[in-house]
Amino acid sequence: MISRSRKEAIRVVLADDHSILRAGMSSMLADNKDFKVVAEASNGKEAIEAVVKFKPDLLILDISMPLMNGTEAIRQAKRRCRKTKVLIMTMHRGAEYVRMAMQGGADGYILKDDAWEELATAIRHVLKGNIYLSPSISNKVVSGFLDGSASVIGILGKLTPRERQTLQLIAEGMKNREMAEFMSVSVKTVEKHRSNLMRKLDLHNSASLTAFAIENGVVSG
Amino acid sequence: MISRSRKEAIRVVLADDHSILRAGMSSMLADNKDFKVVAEASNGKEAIEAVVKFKPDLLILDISMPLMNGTEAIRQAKRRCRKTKVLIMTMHRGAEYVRMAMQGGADGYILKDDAWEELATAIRHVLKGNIYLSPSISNKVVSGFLDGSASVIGILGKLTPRERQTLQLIAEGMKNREMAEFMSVSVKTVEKHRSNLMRKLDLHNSASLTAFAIENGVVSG
DNA sequence: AACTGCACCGGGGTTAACACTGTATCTTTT
DNA sequence: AAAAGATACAGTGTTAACCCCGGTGCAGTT
Repeated sequence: MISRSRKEAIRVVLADDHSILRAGMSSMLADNKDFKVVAEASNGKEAIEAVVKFKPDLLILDISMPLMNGTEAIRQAKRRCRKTKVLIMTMHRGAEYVRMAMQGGADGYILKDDAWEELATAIRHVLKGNIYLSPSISNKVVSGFLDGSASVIGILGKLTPRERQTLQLIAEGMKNREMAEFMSVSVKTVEKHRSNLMRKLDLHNSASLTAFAIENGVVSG
Repeated sequence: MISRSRKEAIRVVLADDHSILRAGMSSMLADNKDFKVVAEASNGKEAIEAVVKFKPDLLILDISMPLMNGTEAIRQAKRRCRKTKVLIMTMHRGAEYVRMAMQGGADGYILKDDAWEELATAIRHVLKGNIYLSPSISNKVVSGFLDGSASVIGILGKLTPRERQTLQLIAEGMKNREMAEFMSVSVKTVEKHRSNLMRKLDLHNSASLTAFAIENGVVSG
């Protein structure tokens, strides 16, 4: 199915919060000797840790995950290991998702309801260094990248990485102390991020922040 | 993994709009000789057609699919082939989804981020004729079915009118004092409602309450 | 080199949220 | 009539959220 010249198997990290999907994909990839799944991850944080540890050839990543959303995970992965290709595999076909992913540095973007062969095609392309977008994604979306390159990243782009992370964790129900521990900073710093978030978004309590996060796809909802 | 006494393989229809997930699950189920995937479906309509045609022992079904919603698909499947057990496998953990599925006649309900073993356990239970709900689903939700059996309005039905109102106002970003003024009661009373809400829903901050409210349609989102 | 902007971190103090206990009235259920 | 639950309110105390302030380090400007 995927013919390659090199002898070594393609080392893959598989990141998706749906455990059953990971199990299935691992099973299928294992059938093909070209691949070796070196690690699985159920959230963005685990995914980054796996990338740092294993320096894989390919990271297959969903963008809606807890603890660290995909957009941030793409950025981190690309920064920590330049050679790792990032292929987004998600249910979201919306323009916003595609744009955020590609701007984050993804090498490919396919949909979970694409056929298995589509995944194979995408993998082939991104490993060769090309950018690949699933044909299932409307042409409107694709052309949007070409000309509208300098377009607005949305209000989320106004936030710093730390602020986006804080927003996500708040929406997932974490308290400041829990976030502080998770992010390895003091509670005071978390409070600062929270405060900046509220000022930038003109929202003034965590309930509103949570609603905003869900509406804007920072958390899966 | 799944030991059975009967000789014939368990005939399965797999319905999910994510093609890649189907491919993976088929691969895994194929590794186990107890199973035979007789048909796949990418929406509710196809799923029903497959059930009618193959009369399978088991239908594994996602409830969020295009063309026909899951609730209707469950009803149809149960009506067209009584012996077919219906196992819901979905990403939605919201109480409303679980309730609709079970009221539609589903035999089991698990989450996609459950482990593969959870799927195996669920299959074993439903084939024996039992109802199975994933432990990942909050106990609050589960108990809602057991005692509220006859007129289960879902977990929201467990809340009093005042509590539902309070929940909505919280999710809309109101503070206790604002709610008190709006509802023409004291702040203390609002705090009481809030406290009762958190106890009943097993949530302990307004961010979580807001996420719950949006998930369960208390606010438009 | 000095300046500017920004992300990130943190302290002190105020306000609000949250937990627990108790009281009282009213309605519904049994 | 008794039991149970919804609603309303109060006191006390702890914890977390929120607001205003300053400091560090790093980038790009001038």
